Amino acid sequence: MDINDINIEEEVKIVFMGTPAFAVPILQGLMDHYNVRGVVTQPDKPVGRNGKIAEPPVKKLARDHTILVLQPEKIKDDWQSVISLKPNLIITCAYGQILPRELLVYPKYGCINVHASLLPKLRGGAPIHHAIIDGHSKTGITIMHMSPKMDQGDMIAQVEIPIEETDTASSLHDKLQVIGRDLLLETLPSIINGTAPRIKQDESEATYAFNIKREDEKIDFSKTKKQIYNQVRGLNSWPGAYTMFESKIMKVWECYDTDETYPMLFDGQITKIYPDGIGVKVSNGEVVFTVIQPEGKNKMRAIDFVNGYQNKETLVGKIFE
RNA sequence: CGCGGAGUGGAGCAGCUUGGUAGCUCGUCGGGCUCAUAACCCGAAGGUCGUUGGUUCAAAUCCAUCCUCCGCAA
Repeated sequence: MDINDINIEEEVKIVFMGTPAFAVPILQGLMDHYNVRGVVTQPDKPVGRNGKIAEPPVKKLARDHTILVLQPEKIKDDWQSVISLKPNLIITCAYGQILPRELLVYPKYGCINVHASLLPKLRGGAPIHHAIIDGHSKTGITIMHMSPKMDQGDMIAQVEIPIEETDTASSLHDKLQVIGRDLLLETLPSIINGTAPRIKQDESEATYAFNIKREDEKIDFSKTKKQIYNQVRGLNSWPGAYTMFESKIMKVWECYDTDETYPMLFDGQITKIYPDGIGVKVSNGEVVFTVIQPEGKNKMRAIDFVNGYQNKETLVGKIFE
């Protein structure tokens, strides 16, 4: 037995703070190996059409394992309830609220955050979406100490992965949540025994990935075909890119770009009907929508939409806007 | 009671206002033409029109009910 195996540290008592599906495997990993004393997540919120109240994915997992769940409306005002659990380590992952200083300084082993980007790039709430939308070729996971400002704390560990040409926000999300879990579990021992590094972020390199706004979802056909392709896959499978067709919302779930050019057409104008989709003129060429979703309808292949369209021969020349 | 759209053969839709033997564009299967094809021609299979009631001589169509799906808003 190695001397390092002798546990001279006090028992690690973790409070986990996280909310969406991304945080679920990370909480699961922690529960598998550590004593998680409590989980803090966002309050249940009305979701869906009938104002149904939905609980965050993290809450469901915690409940299934009968772990105490706290859902303060504002952690800024209600941090005492977290302190009362006497955590000596707080782990956050996509919690959704900024932690007050009182919490940051409380745990003996610190407040550690799992962030889905290569900090200092893409600080903020939507790093996965923006990694693709902004056309990055790589992204990753950063384990870091928390600071009072969003995603600015010292870094402890980082793992980089390439963004494939076919990756979507969804596929990247799934890859990163597993990597995030593994990297956290790998890194925790060094955090607990005090050997973890603290690497300052280079502020001059910082970029931001703010939450997706409605306007970020609308396709601007004066952009390039690559930008539009990245936007479509970067918003798939949530919340989706959209355009307007005949005064109704048309979501675009999948598309590809071609080498065709149509200098005589307007941006957003339908160029031709392909066997697998609808060609649309953009600033520097053409993209072909292959999977779309008209307002009020289910997701469908673009070609099915064409087949169901009355007077389909009139489609070419119509405009998305 | 947040606003709205929709459920019709395997897919996407029309028909419903003005009830009366179910249609379109595809797909599938068979046959033909062709060097060939995602092209073209001929033919076939496949639907108790979301549920349950009601009105009627007669309901996909009118009324009521319930279920499901989806867009917006939060």
